Amino acid sequence: MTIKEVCEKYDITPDTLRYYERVGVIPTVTRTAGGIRDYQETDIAWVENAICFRDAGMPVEMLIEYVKLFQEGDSTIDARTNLLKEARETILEARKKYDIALEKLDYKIGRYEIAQRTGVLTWDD
Amino acid sequence: MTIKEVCEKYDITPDTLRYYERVGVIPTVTRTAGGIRDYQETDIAWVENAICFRDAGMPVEMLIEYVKLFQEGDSTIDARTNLLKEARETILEARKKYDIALEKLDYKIGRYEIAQRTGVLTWDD
DNA sequence: TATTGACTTGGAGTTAACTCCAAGTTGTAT
DNA sequence: ATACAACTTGGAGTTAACTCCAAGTCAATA
Repeated sequence: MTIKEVCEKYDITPDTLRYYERVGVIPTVTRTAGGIRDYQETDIAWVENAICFRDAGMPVEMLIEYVKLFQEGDSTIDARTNLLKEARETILEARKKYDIALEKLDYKIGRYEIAQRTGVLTWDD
Repeated sequence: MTIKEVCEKYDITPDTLRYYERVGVIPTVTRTAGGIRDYQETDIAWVENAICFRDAGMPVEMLIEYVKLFQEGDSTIDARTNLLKEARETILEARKKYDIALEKLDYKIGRYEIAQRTGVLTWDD
């Protein structure tokens, strides 16, 4: 799969994909004889994971660390598990904040809808 | 309430609070005769909202827009309601991504825990 | 009332995560 | 075989959201 195809599949730019590879968010991608990126199943799985975790606000630094540990082999399984568990906690906490914001938004939207019907506003934020 | 007290209450720096005020994420804060910030109930409500929505990934630009509309008065109620509804959709979508990442993480953590017990790894990402 | 620490402003600097660019290479369609 | 679009790399530039700084002001205390 060419870089363009992967970009279309995941709605991402080639620059971002190359950047991810350059800094180590994903391991080095398979190349053709001429040196052009030719994404294999495994490469694509790494891309998909990277995008998924970035979308959940996981910092690039953390993804780089995971790839680094992965490449060091089986001796880093504990470290990798810990890293994933830490990421899990961080994402859970962030999601809690999203829930709180949603509650606040729903409350405000509700107030505005009452104001629109009655023509009376009764608050100051 | 002094800037320091507000900072402690919300675990945020004075620089961030002053920045929010400067760019319009919150309206101008009440001052003492000497020009020092003295946060009132309303000021604090704005701060709390700003932090809450920023924590949910809402861009500063959007908060500025809301404050601007608010200050323009009752004629912007529709616009404000629309802005809040748009924010709601954005946050809902972002939260969906967090859920997907959590699923992926749980799956990976589960695999690692099996590997730790059996000593066998059977995948490549 | 003098010192000391916290506050003020406007503006410059930093950080994370891209995003763009120039100069050169590859590969496909005439 | 030649054009020409798409690819390559290393490095520079951009953007959002802070974060820091300098020079000056305010206020509580000895």
